[in-house]
Amino acid sequence: MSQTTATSQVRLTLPDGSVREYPAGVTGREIAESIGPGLAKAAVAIRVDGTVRDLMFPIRGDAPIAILTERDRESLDVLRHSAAHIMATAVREIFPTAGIGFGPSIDEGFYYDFEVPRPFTPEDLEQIEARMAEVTRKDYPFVREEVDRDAANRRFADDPLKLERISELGDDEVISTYTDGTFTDLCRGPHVPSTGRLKHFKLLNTAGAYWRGDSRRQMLQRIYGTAFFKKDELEAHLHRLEEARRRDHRRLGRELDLFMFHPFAPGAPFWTDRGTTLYNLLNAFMRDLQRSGYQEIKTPLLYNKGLWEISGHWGKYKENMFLVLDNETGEHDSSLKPMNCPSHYLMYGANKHSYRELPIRYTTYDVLHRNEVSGALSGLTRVRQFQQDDCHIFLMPSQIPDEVRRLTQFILSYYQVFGLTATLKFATRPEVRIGDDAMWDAAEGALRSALEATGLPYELKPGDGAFYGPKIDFDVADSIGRTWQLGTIQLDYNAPERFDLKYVGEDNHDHRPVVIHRAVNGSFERFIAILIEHFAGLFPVWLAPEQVRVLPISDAQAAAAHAVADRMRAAGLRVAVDDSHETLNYRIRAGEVEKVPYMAVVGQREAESDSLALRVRGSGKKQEVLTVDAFLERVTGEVRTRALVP
RNA sequence: GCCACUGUAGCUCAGGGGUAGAGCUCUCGAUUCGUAAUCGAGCGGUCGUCGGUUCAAAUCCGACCAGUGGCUCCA
Repeated sequence: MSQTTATSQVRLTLPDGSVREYPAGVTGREIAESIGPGLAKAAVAIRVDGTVRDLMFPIRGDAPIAILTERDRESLDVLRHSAAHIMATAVREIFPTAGIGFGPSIDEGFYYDFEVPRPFTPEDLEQIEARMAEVTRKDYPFVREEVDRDAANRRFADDPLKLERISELGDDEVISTYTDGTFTDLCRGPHVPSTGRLKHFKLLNTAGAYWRGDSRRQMLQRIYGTAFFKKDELEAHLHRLEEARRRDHRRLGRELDLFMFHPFAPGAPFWTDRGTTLYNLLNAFMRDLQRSGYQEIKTPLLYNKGLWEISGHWGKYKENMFLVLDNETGEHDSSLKPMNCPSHYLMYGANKHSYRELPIRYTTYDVLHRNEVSGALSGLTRVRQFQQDDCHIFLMPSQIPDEVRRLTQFILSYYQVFGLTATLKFATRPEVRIGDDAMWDAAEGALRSALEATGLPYELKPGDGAFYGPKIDFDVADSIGRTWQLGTIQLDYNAPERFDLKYVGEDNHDHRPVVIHRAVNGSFERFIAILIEHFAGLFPVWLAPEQVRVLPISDAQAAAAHAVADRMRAAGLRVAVDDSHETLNYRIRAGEVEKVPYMAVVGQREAESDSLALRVRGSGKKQEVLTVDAFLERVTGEVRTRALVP
């Protein structure tokens, strides 16, 4: 901020382009009040020259400004950061010796890390939440002070975490503190004007968290919470959390009898008949899409370490590999493969290739093993054994734009089949990288032009690429708005060097191909988890392990029901007959609970007219009677087109 | 891996220093039913594993195993 005298004026440009003059040092609150009492009341913070500040911040130079109200997303971050402070205020009142770590706002709320002698209990959380409500009732102002280093050190003398943070601040950085009521924190801000602005909040859970995220440092106790300006927004958020719990694939996987886990094989799913059906359907679909232009190959699961030394895994990835003892050497000098790429390079390298053959696309569904640390395992989303829909493409640099365009369209159209929408992330050269700038210019240029050819918006992530090349990541949003990173297209200039891969060019000389790593599902395991939660277990008929359940009304129609089921099977449908000695209501309920898409009820009337009474999953009493042939035509059509029904 | 929490019948869960409970599932019997749970009976558990304390442990303590939440979105 430029040096100004108290009497000088600042020229501030409002969002509508108008310019207003104020005395230097004017605050956001004063500006809002000068514009109107309504705005003064609604104001949460102010954006000055692109930076969000609180309403007490003195403005000492000309700048574009915008008063932020509850309608601005930045305001929510400010509110949540303040909520974190209010939580710390409550914690300090209840546990006066608690050390104070970091307390930022995050995408869906906020957290604060505390150093306390014992972890927080659920009862503590209730007490803290109640105390927070008191703090908001008292409506303490958030008071900002700027202090020098010595004053800061004195002020936080009893809090080693804060002292460590102060010591890291550069000499040119302003050290500020914020006080609300009984609590003062080292903080950059900004904050809402007073604690009373926080009205709708909820503490959610506690967890251990390393100080500075470093597993060698002490474990702090983190409390997560969330906050909103409006009550209905908080309720909607809590409802979404509940909905996510309801859809949890671990729960649905058991209820729908798809897979299980056993302590003897942690992180490795057991697939039931139904789960295997689903798995195989997805695999068959992917095979179908890759029928032409791809070469499906299978490579060994177990390799001598020599391969991993060439690939670099032995140095950088050994901790994640399952090593295998060689009985002859007595050494753990081989490993189950954690990735397919090196074995694909061996296959490529085993033959001489002409430029006329390129691109060569190897695809593999082999089983991979990665020794994830025990604490990282979670249902199907983080496992130790899985299969990818892996593909490695060997091509000439000149072929990159076409190939990337093809792949991008392929991946997007694949997600569309499931009703998933993707956003693209373009990750460019990281600081630590191999290859010269010309190579990176070419690679990034090729990727970018391919991206723009799709006409889709994409997000730029500078510096987020792999060390061996830039990449496109596909973030997919499911039906309740959560995003998952699924597909990836990565250019790799390093592997061909390490494995000395070549092709013979038009000039009859050897050249280096480029490798593209491509995955669409990521892993089948994780993709199935996402599909289960996306569909809440209500799979479209083409994916449902059991597509139709035939219910005879009484024993008298059992034979007719089996005959109908046989015709359905002959038409390629997956069918079961429930002729158990239970009431029809009981069997209907069972079918609904098990989320079978179609139930075909066969009574006397239907048996005599070669028809069935169709009950569509989820539509209750609205049934329709149609002939068996009409049913087969309709449902086989839905399966063939992979329709998202019922 | 680290921290916290959890582990009781196939599932969901109650109980809690003195010989283990419910509902559903399952089995059997009766019922033969027109769109979300028919009635009755029965089977089913070394209370995650191992060790310790105690006259006595599912219950208290410890270790281990597994699961769950989390482990920088930087004052």
